[in-house]
Amino acid sequence: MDLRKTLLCGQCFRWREVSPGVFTGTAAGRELTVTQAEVPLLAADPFWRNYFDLETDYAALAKQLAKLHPRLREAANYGRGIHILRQEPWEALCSFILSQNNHIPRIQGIIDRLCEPNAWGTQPTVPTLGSTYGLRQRAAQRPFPPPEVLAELQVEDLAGLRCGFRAKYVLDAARRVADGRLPLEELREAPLPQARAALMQVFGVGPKVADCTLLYGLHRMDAFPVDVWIGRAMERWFPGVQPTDFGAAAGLAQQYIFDYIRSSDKFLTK
DNA sequence: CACCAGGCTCCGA
DNA sequence: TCGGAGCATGGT
Repeated sequence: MDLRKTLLCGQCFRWREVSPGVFTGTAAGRELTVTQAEVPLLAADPFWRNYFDLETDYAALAKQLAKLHPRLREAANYGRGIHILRQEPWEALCSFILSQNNHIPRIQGIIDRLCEPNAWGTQPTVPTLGSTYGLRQRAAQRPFPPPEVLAELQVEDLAGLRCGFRAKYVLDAARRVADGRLPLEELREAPLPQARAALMQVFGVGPKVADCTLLYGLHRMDAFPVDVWIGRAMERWFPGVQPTDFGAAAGLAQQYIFDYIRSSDKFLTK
């Protein structure tokens, strides 16, 4: 696993490179500071081993994708080392709602403000962490606010976020998750089309945000967000390749392709 | 000053 | 079903 690529490729918004090679971030109420050299320590810790998806054979998935098209092989090579994190579903949904028509630095800023201590009465969720396996971790000082907390707020309360028109979307999502109309955990098992449709019930959630939530929040590796923003250009850039060809590696393909496109002088211009 | 950002809703063909 | 404007905000 390549720590920098994995944490900064745009699949999550709460990790920073605080100094060269040193990454600090938060997941599920835990805060961690880690370097590439310390990745083996992550494998010893049950929580982080799961979060970084260290038990999945990404090389095998990449090899499978590489066979589909030369350009995809190039993209997979470029993205080698990226793991799809197992983020919390609610945080992922909320994050990708905030990501729409927005760019990464500003998304990070909005999410920072959303998680500010005591902004909505949020508190560290893991008071003690027990064994740390030599890892520099502690309870998160700025945990992600749970849906139950946000569900009680009004759009005016979110004015400080400066997230614009997205505020009403976040609140609708929070209320639906909090009152059970949107049972996120159940979407792990649901057939992909149903899971997508369930997410798109939320005001402000379209196909792209829905698929990103499925992939990054529920680790549905069969979800394929790239289908949305490449759309019909699939045939143009990856002739002969159908979205169904990606199979269980669809999500990974999306991440590879996105990163590759972003790096390669935007060869997929509209 | 335009133009755009890991889109979506709404509206009018 | 499809296309295009508008959307809040901030960076370039």
